[in-house]
Amino acid sequence: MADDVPLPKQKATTRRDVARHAGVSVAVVSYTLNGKAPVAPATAERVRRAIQELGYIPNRAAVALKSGSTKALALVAPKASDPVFTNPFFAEFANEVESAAQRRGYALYTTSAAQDGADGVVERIQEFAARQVDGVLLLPGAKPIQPAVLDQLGIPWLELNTIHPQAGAGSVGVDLFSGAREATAHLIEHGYPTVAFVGELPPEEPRRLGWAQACREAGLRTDHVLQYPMTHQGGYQAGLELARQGRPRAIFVASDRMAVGVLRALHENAVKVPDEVAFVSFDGSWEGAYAWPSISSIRQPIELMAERSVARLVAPPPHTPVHESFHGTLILRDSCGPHPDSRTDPRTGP
Amino acid sequence: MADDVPLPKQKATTRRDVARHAGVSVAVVSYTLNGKAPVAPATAERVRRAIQELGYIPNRAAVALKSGSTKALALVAPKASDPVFTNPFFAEFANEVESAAQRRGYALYTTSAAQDGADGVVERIQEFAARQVDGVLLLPGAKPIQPAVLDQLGIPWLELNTIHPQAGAGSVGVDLFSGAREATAHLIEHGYPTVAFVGELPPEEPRRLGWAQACREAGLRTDHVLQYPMTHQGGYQAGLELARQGRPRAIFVASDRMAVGVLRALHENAVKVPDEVAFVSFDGSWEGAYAWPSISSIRQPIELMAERSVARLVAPPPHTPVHESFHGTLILRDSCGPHPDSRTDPRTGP
DNA sequence: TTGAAAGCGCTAACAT
DNA sequence: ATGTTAGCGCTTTCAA
Repeated sequence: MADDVPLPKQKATTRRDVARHAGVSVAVVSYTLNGKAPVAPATAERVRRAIQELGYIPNRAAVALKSGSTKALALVAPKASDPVFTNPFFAEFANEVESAAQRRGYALYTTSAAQDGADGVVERIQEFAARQVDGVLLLPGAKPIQPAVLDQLGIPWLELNTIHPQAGAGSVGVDLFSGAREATAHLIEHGYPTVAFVGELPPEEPRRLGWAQACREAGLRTDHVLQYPMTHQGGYQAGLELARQGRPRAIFVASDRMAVGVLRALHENAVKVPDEVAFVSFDGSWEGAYAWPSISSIRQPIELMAERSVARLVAPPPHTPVHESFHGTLILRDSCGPHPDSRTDPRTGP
Repeated sequence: MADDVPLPKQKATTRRDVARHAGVSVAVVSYTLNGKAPVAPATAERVRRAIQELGYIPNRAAVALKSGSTKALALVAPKASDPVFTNPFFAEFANEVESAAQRRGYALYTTSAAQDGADGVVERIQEFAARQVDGVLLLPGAKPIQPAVLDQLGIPWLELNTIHPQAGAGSVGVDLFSGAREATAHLIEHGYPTVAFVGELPPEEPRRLGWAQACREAGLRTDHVLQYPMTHQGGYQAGLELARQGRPRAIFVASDRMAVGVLRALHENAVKVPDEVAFVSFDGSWEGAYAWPSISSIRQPIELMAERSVARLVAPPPHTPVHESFHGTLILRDSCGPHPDSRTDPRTGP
């Protein structure tokens, strides 16, 4: 491995050592390091040299104890059947959150929490409260969060990628309604006479509302809903059903994850996409970019949302428990059918 | 948001408060909490009630300062062009590492580090050293790690998913040679007369060696190597080349990431898989399970490796800088061609 | 411009 | 079985 510090049992160098080495008091070392008080240039130089020579690294646990802040954030994701960080969309999110945090000098803990039972979200957050993190970011799981119980922990928190903004809960999310509506409207523009909805979402969920709205505006029926879990496997099941029966000409799929499963099932049953079934899905992760055919999707502005979440969390209190909504953009690829406009793939896509 | 602790400026309850509330000394509170000394049942009960009533959460920064250990680990990934946690294989790894850590009461920081320059690996590890983490897990980037400079930081570290075990560096990884050899041998069993290699890997890299070995054993040529970056895009380029010219009947692709890109390019050029080009790749992430056709691959025992890495890191010193190798298993799916044996997908697969 | 010292919340040796 | 207390490494007030 890689331990065996030169001398076994050797203690780490502390501020005292540096002070002694530089012939100053510990206060001066602090001053030079933090610039909270003027230090004579010559002195500062001596201190810096001492730090260099001794390989001194400040102990942030001590700073945390003194200041009450660790300059750390925690990202808590639900432990789903489909492991969440294994979902490219969430992985991207985590990635961007970490970057945003790092830019501000914050470190990021990541963890997954059971939906209920012993290792639940609250227990996990409590753990991070104990660790004196400065804020917690929550990826929503199956059951909605109780703002009151989280507030009790006395630590700022924010819900990421929220589906249902609640009173008392600060959150950041994409505008699901508009996104779904735009996706569906686009399908309708293609001239498809029916657009079904795929996803295990209740009627009042914004994506369903947006889909229904677009259908209604065009005079299409809004009763064709395929309810399956929001996973690869769920999408696969939906695709199987689609392959069997009087199928809609087009579908709006509530997530890229599902869409990939749908595609798979359709392929297995030799149903042509987009020739027999066309679709647009939601999220715009790279998962859809390399699928065959590539999947048109509403791209969530992940970087923006991550940036904003972190900014809110590290801002000085008071924080206001508002919901911030971001606009998703339609990325045209192949699954929705041939389109006169040019196709775009923002990242690297073929 | 979710701050506004009841009274503004209200300080968190400390061990003193609990002690006062329960009518005991702070030591007794510690004893009840940590069980390092006997406590009368009745007293313990009073203390526990006080903790309950006050909603007391121990301050781990203080514990860390006192004990020198934060019970935290850090996972450092290279900041690649292809964002690393966006790679399902690494995402799964991170996920399992976090689980293993959590099981032991350790928290996990995750971060990405630039390959060089200001925000490099060493700087990042230094940051975590300052944070008093108990160990660091490194996902290898382009440039090999210098064990000496990491050791200087005085913090245990381990390289995950290593390609080149080095002297002085503790590491954990899959047996790339055997895996590649098995994959290639399987292709050869299918009767394919040529098996090319796809991946930007030098001749002495174990996967290339394994592939070459299998070819040699069967009397096949070993000079057909397509060197492209180990990304989706790289795979796509390789696939384009494959589609153009005198193509091999089969290929071994060095990672699932690339394989997905290869598949895409082949589709675009109407090259049939596995009928015209068959392949097996490496990693066995879910990425290949829902591809069309699904991708046969050498599955890395991610959970096992994660578990082992964490176990090593949290074990009491001295640590030995050895390399531990784990065996990958061939997952038969569709990309290698019709096979008499049953096909398996360990997770959920269609 | 610099130094002395209190104290952040906790653990553990020592005393009772 | 319980209490007292020193001290972990740092910041910061106050005094020099």
